[in-house]
Amino acid sequence: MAAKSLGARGAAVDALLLKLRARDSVSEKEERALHEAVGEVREFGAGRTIVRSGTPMEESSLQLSGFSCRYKDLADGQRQLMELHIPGDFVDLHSFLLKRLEHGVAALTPVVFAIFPHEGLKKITEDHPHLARLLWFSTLLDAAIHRETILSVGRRTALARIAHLLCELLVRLEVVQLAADDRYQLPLTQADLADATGLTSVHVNRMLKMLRDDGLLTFRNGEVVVHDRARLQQVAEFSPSYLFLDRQPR
Amino acid sequence: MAAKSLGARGAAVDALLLKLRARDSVSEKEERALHEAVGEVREFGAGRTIVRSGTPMEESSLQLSGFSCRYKDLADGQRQLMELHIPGDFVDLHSFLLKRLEHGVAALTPVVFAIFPHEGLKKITEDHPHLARLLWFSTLLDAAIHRETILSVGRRTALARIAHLLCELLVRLEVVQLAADDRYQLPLTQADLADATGLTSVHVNRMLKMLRDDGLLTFRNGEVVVHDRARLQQVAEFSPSYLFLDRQPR
DNA sequence: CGTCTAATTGAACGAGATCAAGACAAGTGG
DNA sequence: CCACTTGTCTTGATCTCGTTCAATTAGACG
Repeated sequence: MAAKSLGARGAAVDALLLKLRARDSVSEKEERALHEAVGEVREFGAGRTIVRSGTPMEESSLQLSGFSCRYKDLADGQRQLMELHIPGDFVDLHSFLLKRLEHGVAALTPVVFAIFPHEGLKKITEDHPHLARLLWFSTLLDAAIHRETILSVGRRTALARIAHLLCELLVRLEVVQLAADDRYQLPLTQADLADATGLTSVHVNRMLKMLRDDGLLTFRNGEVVVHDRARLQQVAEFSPSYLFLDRQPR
Repeated sequence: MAAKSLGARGAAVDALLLKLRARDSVSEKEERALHEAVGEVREFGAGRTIVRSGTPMEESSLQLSGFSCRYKDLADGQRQLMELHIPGDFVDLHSFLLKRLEHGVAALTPVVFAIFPHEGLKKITEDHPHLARLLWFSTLLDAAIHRETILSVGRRTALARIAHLLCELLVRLEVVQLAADDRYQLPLTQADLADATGLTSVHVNRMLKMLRDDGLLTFRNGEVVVHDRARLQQVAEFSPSYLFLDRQPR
């Protein structure tokens, strides 16, 4: 009931291409191979589960719009988000070789995905080694983002964690042209941010107030407006180097 | 000064093969291709830096013995380990496509590595797609371990974090035959464990005492002895499913 | 208008940090 | 052989950042 077919197949890989072309060149032949690997397009409502932990998988989902997340829950109900996903992200490409995921994927807002059957991805690893390396690269980017998250939840203060997350989203959204002029739509709740940062929603609220009162950023009505990017990055100890935004042969 | 050549090239890929064959079959042809991709063998003393963050890289290191880690530091000197590495781990395979690492790699004990020039790895992606997928898989395993670490530092209590880390190491070391009978050598300091779990060494000490007093495990003189594996896993909320220990075609 | 859900703020609490001191083992140099 | 490091482990006392509990406000929506 969550799935529905759309007529969006033509533009399906656009955001992915923006993401990949920020890191390397993608030939027209490779672009065509990607297009051919797309199966159907699916929509999910906010809050829906997209992938359930442990389920055997035979396809992967490229996010076209909205916000989703990887998450794990503890027995006492506490939730931790592993990664926030934006358009252009292959939210479960890891399952191509893992064959299942050890975490859930959920829609935080309404989302649309283009589905890639693993069969077609396997063919890419055989016929298009460079494109295959780019897909591999995108999973390595996930890992690099994971590592920065480990640093955040392990050692950064609550204030720096929030600031860092919002800095990261600004940069990642700029790459796929969903952020400009130091602002972007982020239709998440403070509880979502809490789950992403390992804090409580109460404390997230206080930290957002501090950032607001200090003139660094405003987060209201699902929009983030960064008022002082330099100072925000300083508070967060944010440097975009872990996002590997340099074009070079991979 | 940290590098030295050894005569260990013959057995260089043994631990890696144990690790891979726990997840899929590896043909003799693929085994040969791996052997051929090995360059020299290098040794590092305890505490040495193996990879410095940001340095352009043209080779990757397969760990043959000892313990190393990926780490990042904050400006105030706090350190967070992203992952502990054991024999059979490709500690910086991510640099094959990232071209540099955004974190450091350091030896926690004396370590030995087999060096794989990226040129040879690239050739594997072109001539041995299945073997390439296995190498890709091993980086996805790193990502899965990262995600479990995010859950640990984000939401688990101090006691559960320590318990979980020691559970994980037990299982990973069993795979490469460096643990048996619920015990293994772990020549790290309590400060190392603190950096790995996002705690202070003082608190690690207290948690280890609790685990000891509760009869769950002993960590002394660089050896971990698990006395009650079932109960330890329960305290940690540990399940090995995120280590993907099932053999199947990848 | 009532009924949600999300945001906000205050007050008390607690897990883990910080500060400090001592114990113990392994060198190391005289 | 012994004084003297040096690093690691251990334990106690105090402090603090973030949690927990609780109450209020503000919107959105039927």
